Amino acid sequence: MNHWLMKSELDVYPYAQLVADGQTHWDGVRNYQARNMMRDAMKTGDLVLFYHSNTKPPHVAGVARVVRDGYPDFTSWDSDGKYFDEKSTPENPRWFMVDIEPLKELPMVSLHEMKENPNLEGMPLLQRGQRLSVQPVSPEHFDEVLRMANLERSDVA
DNA sequence: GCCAACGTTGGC
DNA sequence: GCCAACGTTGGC
Repeated sequence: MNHWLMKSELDVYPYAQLVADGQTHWDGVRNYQARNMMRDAMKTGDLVLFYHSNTKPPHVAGVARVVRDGYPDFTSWDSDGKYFDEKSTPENPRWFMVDIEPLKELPMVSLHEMKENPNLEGMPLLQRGQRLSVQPVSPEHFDEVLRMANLERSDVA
């Protein structure tokens, strides 16, 4: 099983909205590295740290689970939608997404706290200049973030 | 294939 | 609002 971190702007799609929706497709990602991870590496059952960006403080807000492997992001075909890409077609899709469901809301784990924690050294989120909206997380770092929320793996999955 | 211009991300 | 980082675009 792999572990991931997905960013969402708090005022665009907060964790509470995922809870309200029950599950969602992670559409609109238009970055090739993030696409490749969703298309090739993210699998049903993988665990996801759900991160709120563009808020004070930025923080991990919950744990989610992948419930559908990567498949074409159909919003890229909608010429009226904001995610339209004329170079993406059903025959030759350019963009991919996964479906996720909420598992457990966490007490806020702030970016600042994470930067202060030596056990998270090397985590991609904490690297200078990183801006990928989908990132891999090692199992050790995943567990450490849970620990910072006073939880352990058996509490979430 | 290079690289300057430009746009976006996202913390601060 | 600023700006560093970095991805994309397009002329050459």
